[in-house]
Amino acid sequence: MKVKSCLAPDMRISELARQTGTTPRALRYYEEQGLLRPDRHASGYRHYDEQAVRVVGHIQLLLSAGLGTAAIAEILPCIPDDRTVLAPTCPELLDALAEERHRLTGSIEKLTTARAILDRIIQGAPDRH
DNA sequence: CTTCTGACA
DNA sequence: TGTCAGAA
Repeated sequence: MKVKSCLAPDMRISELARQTGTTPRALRYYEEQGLLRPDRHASGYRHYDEQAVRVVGHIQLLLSAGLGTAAIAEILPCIPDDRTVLAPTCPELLDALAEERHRLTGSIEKLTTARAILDRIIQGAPDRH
């Protein structure tokens, strides 16, 4: 039995943008990247359902974690759109996250090295008495 | 009034 | 990503 019948079925792009703290521009962009597939009405307007709010939330979370739209497009289908929290539900998702984590580890190492170099230069600056 | 697409002094 | 144009 469905206990999901809420009152907020379909909304237009500006509404979804408001509810997700983004802009219509970004939502159209997500769609271009294959992250969203809203249905169209005769008017040509995009229509989103409540689930879209969570999906967009997942997209934003993944984006802020550093994943690219391409990666997100691949793993998004692994996530049941009715999930409130994002958890690894399939091997593909886990792999993508592990990969991104690995990339971050590499970036952190480079940044740490860069900072160490700057520290040495700063320390070695002239007239330091 | 709102959204759509395409484009970028 | 913002923003503007021209159309619906």
